[in-house]
Amino acid sequence: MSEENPISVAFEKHNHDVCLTNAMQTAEEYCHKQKLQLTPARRKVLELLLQEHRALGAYDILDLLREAGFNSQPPVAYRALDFLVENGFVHKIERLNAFVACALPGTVHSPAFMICRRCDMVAETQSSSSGFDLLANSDASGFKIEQTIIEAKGLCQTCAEIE
Amino acid sequence: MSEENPISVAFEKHNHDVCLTNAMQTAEEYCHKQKLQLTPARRKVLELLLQEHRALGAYDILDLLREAGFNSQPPVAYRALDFLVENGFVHKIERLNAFVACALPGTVHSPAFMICRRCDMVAETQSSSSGFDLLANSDASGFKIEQTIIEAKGLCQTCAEIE
DNA sequence: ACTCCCACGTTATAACATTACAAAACGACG
DNA sequence: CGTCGTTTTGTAATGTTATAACGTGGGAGT
Repeated sequence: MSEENPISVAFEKHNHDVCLTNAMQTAEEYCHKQKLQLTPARRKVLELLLQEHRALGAYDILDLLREAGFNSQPPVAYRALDFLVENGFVHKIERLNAFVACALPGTVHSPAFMICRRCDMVAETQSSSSGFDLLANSDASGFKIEQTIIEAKGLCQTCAEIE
Repeated sequence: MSEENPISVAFEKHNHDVCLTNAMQTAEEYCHKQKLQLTPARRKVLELLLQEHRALGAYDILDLLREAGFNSQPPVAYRALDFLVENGFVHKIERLNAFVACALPGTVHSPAFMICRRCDMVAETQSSSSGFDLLANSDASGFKIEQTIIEAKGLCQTCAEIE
């Protein structure tokens, strides 16, 4: 998205290496079970995203892939991202046209995101009952919901203190 | 968004002329009160969007403006859309990178959308309690929500019957 | 070995959006 | 009525995000 590196602290402190290792392992296992191929490019993209709690644009990822010696055409990044999104390892943040690693990989869930407008940090939470509200509405008009995205824009605590 | 014209029926039947006239009048009055200028281009874009219950891409709108004798550079459409979105007459559907006329202009509200993936129809509802759920979450982590978008993708009744 | 499927390589282009700067229109107020 | 500041528009150029299309190669099953 941008060249400058915004403040990159997670909303809540945690051991990032563990976080990354766990997520990668979950992905490995899931792919193995489902006979999906976690190819080098796909793996690398997931790693890159796991290293941040920020959303990265496809072209940011593409740059990072290039630095890592991968091929550099847009479809390379988009194909990997499509795979990761389809299989629930990564979510797309529509507001930002950017991508973020899933905080709860391997589980069926309906995520909601809080996006800091200042530092681009993205926190994932469960939307829980939010979905049900909409579902109720949908029944009335006969609309069949297949997927819901919920994205809240605002200021994370750190940035709120700075402003 | 596309050249071909998808099925264009609203989720619920209603008198579209009345719907359009009312909305335009509301916009007029609101702008007058707020000393905002509802200039020809802005007015035309709002009219175009009100004629559909579908989301239109900025370049679709641009084409329609051109047909109506307006100037044709992208900023013309984007400026009008920015104005209309800022003042709550139009919402942006992030999933589609497209715009739809507000169903409840002039009222402060936090909308949720149901988007038919087959015909691109967009129905606006109130998100009501959905927002509060997120708000609760947000308090815990200190995140201050400023705006929330909720977009559900699925099939409208008409399209569900066809498939 | 054949073939089918999946992933990848590569070129090109489509679709969406903004920057930048100049000119014109509008309104407030002396 | 001027003229100053603000808002809106004209216009060219460019930036950013995403996909189409078509060909190549590699592994699994028969």
